[in-house]
Amino acid sequence: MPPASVLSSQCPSRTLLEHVTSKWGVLIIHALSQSPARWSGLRRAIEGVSEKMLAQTLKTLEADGFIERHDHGTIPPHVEYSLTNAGQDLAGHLLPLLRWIEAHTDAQLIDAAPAT
Amino acid sequence: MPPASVLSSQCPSRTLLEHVTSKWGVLIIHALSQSPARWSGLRRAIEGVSEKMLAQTLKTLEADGFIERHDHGTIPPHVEYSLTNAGQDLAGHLLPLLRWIEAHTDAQLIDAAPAT
DNA sequence: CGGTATCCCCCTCGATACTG
DNA sequence: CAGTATCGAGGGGGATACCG
Repeated sequence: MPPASVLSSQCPSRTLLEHVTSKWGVLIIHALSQSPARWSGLRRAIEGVSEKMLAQTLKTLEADGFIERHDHGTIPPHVEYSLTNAGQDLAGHLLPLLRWIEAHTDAQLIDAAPAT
Repeated sequence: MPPASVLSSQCPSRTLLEHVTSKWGVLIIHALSQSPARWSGLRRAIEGVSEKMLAQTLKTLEADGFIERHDHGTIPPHVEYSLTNAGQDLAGHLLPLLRWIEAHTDAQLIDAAPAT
């Protein structure tokens, strides 16, 4: 078996990559990297996400083994989401990228308006 | 001005993040991180990309300042794409993520079929 | 070789309404 | 609170044809 390569269209790693780098997937992992959170907390933290996409993306990432869903089974419902070990490992690589992009954005804006 | 945050829907960093983590954007940066490449080389290296999406994504990343287009102006045409300094900086954060995903994929497959 | 231009499908995604 | 169901618009993306 050849090693996984995202450049191969048939490689399973490509699918995983698309899940992880999906529009909301990145942000969910980012949000959960700080601490576990509940459904409503995630909706608030991730500005602009719809219920549909939040549910869909959470399920995908759970199936991929990056996220754990813990249902307390109480009424009213209390469900908590957290990163698995694999998810935390992943976040360790994803967060530096996010921080770089944010820092790069700030740098660009400052360059555009140098003197205040 | 507050610092950039990808969790804010209006923040410019969110747009940049979506360009960088777009389906083909990731792979283009990955391909160019090894060495500059020509159009046809990129098409071959990035399995499954259509001409339309290659052109579109290259333009977006060029506008974002991550990619440089160098046209030799000869006949037959010879156009080379390469990473800018910002692009290389970005790749420095993106590549570890890709390598981790590939390695994680391999590990999963081995777990699924332990003894050979 | 290195692209544009056009057509068109389909799938993602957001909005809304509803439920245990 | 934590979702599911449904619908409809938009654009991502493939195929094909053409150009300097």
